[in-house]
Amino acid sequence: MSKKKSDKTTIHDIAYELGLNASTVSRALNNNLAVSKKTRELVKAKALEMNYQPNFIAAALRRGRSNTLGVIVPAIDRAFFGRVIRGIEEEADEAGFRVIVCQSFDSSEREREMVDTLRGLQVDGLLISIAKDTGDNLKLYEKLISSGFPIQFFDNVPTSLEVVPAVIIDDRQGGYAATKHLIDQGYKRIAHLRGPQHLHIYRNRYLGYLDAMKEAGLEVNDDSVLEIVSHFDSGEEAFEELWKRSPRPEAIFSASDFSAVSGMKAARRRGLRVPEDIAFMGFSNEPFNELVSPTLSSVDQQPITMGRIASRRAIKAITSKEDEEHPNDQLVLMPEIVVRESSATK
Amino acid sequence: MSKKKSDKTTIHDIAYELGLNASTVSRALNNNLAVSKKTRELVKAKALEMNYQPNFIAAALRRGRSNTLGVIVPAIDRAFFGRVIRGIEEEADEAGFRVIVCQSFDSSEREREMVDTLRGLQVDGLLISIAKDTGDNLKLYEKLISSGFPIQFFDNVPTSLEVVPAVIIDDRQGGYAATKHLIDQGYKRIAHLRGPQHLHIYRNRYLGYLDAMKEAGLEVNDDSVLEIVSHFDSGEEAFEELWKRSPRPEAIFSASDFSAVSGMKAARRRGLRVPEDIAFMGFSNEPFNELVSPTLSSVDQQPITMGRIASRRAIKAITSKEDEEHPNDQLVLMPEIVVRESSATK
DNA sequence: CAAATCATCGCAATCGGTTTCAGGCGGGCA
DNA sequence: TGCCCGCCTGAAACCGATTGCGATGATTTG
Repeated sequence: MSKKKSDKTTIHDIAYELGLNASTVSRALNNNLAVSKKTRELVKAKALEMNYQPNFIAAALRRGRSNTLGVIVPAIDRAFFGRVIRGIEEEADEAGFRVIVCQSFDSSEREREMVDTLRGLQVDGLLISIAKDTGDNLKLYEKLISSGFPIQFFDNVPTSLEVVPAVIIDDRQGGYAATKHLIDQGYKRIAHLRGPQHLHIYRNRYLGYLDAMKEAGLEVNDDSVLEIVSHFDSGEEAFEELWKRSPRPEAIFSASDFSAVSGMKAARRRGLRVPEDIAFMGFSNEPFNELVSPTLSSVDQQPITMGRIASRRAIKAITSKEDEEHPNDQLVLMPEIVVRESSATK
Repeated sequence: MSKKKSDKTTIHDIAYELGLNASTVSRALNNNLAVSKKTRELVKAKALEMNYQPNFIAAALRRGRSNTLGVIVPAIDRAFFGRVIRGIEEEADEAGFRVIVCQSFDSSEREREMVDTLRGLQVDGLLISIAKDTGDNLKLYEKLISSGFPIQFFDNVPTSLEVVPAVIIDDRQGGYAATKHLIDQGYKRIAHLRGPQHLHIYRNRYLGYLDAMKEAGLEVNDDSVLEIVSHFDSGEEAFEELWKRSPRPEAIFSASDFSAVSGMKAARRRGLRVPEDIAFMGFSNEPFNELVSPTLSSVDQQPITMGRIASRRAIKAITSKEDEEHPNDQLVLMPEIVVRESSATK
């Protein structure tokens, strides 16, 4: 019979069934005290019976609030972002917010499209870790920020702009702590595999390395540092290159876990023992660090905390709106080193 | 001056500026041939000038189509799902569909909430890999399917139901191929670390193992098989347990890469050489398989292909609607083994 | 007993586009 | 000249929920 347009039931349908008006139904479902308790329960029961599903986008359209957060990350299959997103969702959940996640695939072009898409979807706020090549199309973000749109950057944030609301970790401190740890373990000739220096996260890790070396009065010369480009194989090549130099390093601090692991592989292929002959320290605390052997020491970036905080700040900006300007402050998290077999001498 | 309510510009605003009607503007922006070329260009220019951003949800509300796909996975920080999602997005992009991703965290309760949320957001279709403990609340899905709502399951799909539209891989074939590979390499005493048998994916991998062993006339007894529960450490314990038995295995096929890796670790701690003394084969082809040493052979589940196909099928179901029933067919992908150091004798 | 106060609920506008229907206008053709 | 037709645009309904305002009847107050 009614197999035809079973379609969705709306508040009008249930209003009709009950001889009420849609507005009353709406109020009842929202627990509005202006409608009698009896009616409220009646409506709710009927809604359940008719398998009513509220149409969020209709409500969002009317209210101008969707209770939704948009998130843009370079790629969700990177462990770090996966965990950040988990943090974001946890916090959003508690506040009754939904989360939509998009990937920029590290393309600023696509990143812009995603911003438009999400805004078109009427998200109430945006959480973004910008693409690696996003360097110039920041006008978009300037506009958004100055228009008062709630936006929070995290991890990789625009630096060429004035201060933007963001939560980041102190990469320099991370680089410092990692190097300091190696020094404390007794290593003196410590090499650094650094990432592309136009990305401030890698630059800061490098600076932290320099800080620690200088503080300990250890020498750093051109032979101590090597720049790597891609993630995977380059660690092996980098190790071979470093090994050719003299004096040979006793420890290697890599700005990436990936190259640290492949570096270790190259070292072991040469019959070296880790950490007795050479120690390794990575950065990011990837999950696989516990799977490789020896397990790899690293610097944890507190992704879940980062997500939670960014989320909380965005939600606060949304719900408090209209107050005086929200300060474009940056929150800086402190990374924590995680010591494992690859660098533990005792 | 106008710093007050800069708010969003709507088609009404741009219609007003041009002395036109909103309906004309709408048509122009949609490239409707019914409006003259001149007007179309005029409108588009003005829209650009006024920085117009279409309100997708308003359009979706009116059309009943949001051009959006909802995806629910247990956790996006699992490499496999990350890649599936990538496939889904690629395909959706090409068809002009958006994708929003939610996580069930392997809770069927939360999974249900996500379904409601996404439907409230008016997604046009749903792609789901069900939570591990989703076993009984399938009524929801039965309803959805029979109501004609486009839905596609992938990877972990409900089995207690009749046939549901899904794209899965042939785990049994995967288990078979993996075991066959070890046999072809010359190993005879092959043990299997199997996963929880109430999950059909693990059950099928086990059956595939049996198939290959039987086909080759190799013996399988209670000592050949061990069941593991959690991912990480259990591989080491499992290996030790297997090693106590006699005869000792020459090769181990694990239903999970995680336990394979930790199993290898335990083997090497005992001074065994891999694959000379004992070979290892995992399942899922996790990215870290290339990072560990020796690199781990595994079975690739074709996540990107799976995502693309599921996406394409969902979109097809959406756009073709109204036709005769869409068959609830299952598409079965063939896994591919990836041979690496841990099992390559030659 | 009349006036005022509540408690409940309906009416209608609204959010921003989309779409149906109708109509104005100019040109072609008989 | 008259009629038909096609091109282009406007008016208005509509999608589903929210909400300000007003109406109703009941209850309380003076």
